[in-house]
Amino acid sequence: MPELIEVEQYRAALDPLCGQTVESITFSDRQFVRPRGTPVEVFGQVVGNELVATSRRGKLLLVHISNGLGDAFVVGMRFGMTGRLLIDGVSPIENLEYASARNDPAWDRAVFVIGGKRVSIRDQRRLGSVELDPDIEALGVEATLVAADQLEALCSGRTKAIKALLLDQQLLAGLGNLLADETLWQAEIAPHRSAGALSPDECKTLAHEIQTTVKRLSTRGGSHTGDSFPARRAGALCPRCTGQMEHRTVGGRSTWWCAAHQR
DNA sequence: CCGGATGTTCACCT
DNA sequence: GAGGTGAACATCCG
Repeated sequence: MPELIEVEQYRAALDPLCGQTVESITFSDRQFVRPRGTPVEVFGQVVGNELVATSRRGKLLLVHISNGLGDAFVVGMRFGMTGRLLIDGVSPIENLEYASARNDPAWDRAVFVIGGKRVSIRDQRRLGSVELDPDIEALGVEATLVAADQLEALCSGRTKAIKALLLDQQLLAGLGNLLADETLWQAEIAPHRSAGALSPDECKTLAHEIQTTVKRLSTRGGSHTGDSFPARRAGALCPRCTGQMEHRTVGGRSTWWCAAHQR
């Protein structure tokens, strides 16, 4: 499920645990610790300290931990394609889109006990990860905050497809495949257009649609609640203009758009 | 059996 | 360096 909307819900669910002590951190899957090759033992130094804050950058959930004596740690959580955050076995997100109908506790790849609560990352496909002190600066502009002139600067001089740019976390952090398609659909821009070919007006529209789309879908409950989402299937017609929906890989991801109104 | 799935990373080209 | 492609990761679903 996780694009920035879902990760923000996870963050909000975790936030009430601020002030509590991190009592243990365990992994059922060593590979869940990143970067690859990092020993699980590095998390030993974190245990016994206090969760002081939660934050988020794009799809990266950040858990700030301190012992009040100058030692500060940041634990980064990534949720991959099917990762969910559960607190005492309950997820803030119940509506699973692509995850299995099953909900197997064996998929808890990482488990944190914080203030007596069991916080786990339940991830069927194991594409999520946990990283101590992740490089936050490697991520681009937070998508929910991108201004028109910032987006214009990102697009300027780039030949890659605008959708590929929207998905490039080093440039713009937070949008995933569904949000990128929905945003372009709302902005009436074709996903395969070269980013550098967008006019200043189009950049302005797109930046605006990023903001409004994220807000609207957050209210509705997830990245899969976009107006164009039901049309992500073969033979579908555009819900806005009844044009034919097109399907192709753009930026390495499955992409759907309306051939009639997205130009 | 095969293809595809809200993600990231890496190798390998051009 | 920019950008594209494909594979890999691991698992389930249609």
